[in-house]
Amino acid sequence: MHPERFRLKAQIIKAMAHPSRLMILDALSEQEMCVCDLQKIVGSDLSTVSKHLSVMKNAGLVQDRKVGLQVFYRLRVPCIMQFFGCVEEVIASRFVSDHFDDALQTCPR
Amino acid sequence: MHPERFRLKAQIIKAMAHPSRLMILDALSEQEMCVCDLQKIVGSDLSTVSKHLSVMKNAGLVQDRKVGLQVFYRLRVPCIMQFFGCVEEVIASRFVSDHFDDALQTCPR
DNA sequence: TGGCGAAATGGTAAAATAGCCAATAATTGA
DNA sequence: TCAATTATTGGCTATTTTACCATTTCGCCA
Repeated sequence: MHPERFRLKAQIIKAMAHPSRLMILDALSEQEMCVCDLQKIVGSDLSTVSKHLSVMKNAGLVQDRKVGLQVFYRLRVPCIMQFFGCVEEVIASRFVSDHFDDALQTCPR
Repeated sequence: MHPERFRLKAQIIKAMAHPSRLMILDALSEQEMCVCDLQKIVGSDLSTVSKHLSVMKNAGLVQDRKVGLQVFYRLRVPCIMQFFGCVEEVIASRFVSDHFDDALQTCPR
């Protein structure tokens, strides 16, 4: 695969790799929301939330729509939510068997 | 959802959010590989590759196994590879219709 | 048309990340 | 047991990211 492709993919993944941004994506998976709604959920400064949204929009994760004074954001590609299930699987597997092989060798009860 | 949960998920996602690390995951999806193999693929210093692997191991993405002098790494949770398909979808959708609504309004040819 | 509210942008300081080199471990084999 | 090989760790610097505050922009309506 072309190196530039990896750079592109990393950019998109990086755009989700932040607790607040995951919180935002999670909220948007339920319904479209304005920046002010999202600010209440995330709890940081409005400008901070706006910048998070800008990064995600730039990456192609979300889409916006202006209505009067407000800007409403929504998810652009639904499949990213399925992915989070896989992330849960990673978390689960960490608890189940950290260093499984090692454990078998040193603790074979 | 609990804030700590978002932090955990972000840690895992962040562990993939780098071109070299994606390159590594891609290679490991084919087969188990030692650090020296991965270094040839990635092209940076061996210590750099080792640190990338350490981050991903810590996140639960990969698992290692020592054989003599070499350490072999492999994927721990296969589902992350499916996700990359979704990332491709994001990339594709960016080319198809960036700011689709705006485009309709300002450039209706 | 002046002021108000929502959002974006600029500026900046603090924190996190990345990458290289050097040094250290660990293991093999001569 | 010493030298060679593979990997990890420490130290350091440069870069990137984050978050806040202040400022600006944009649209609404009194």
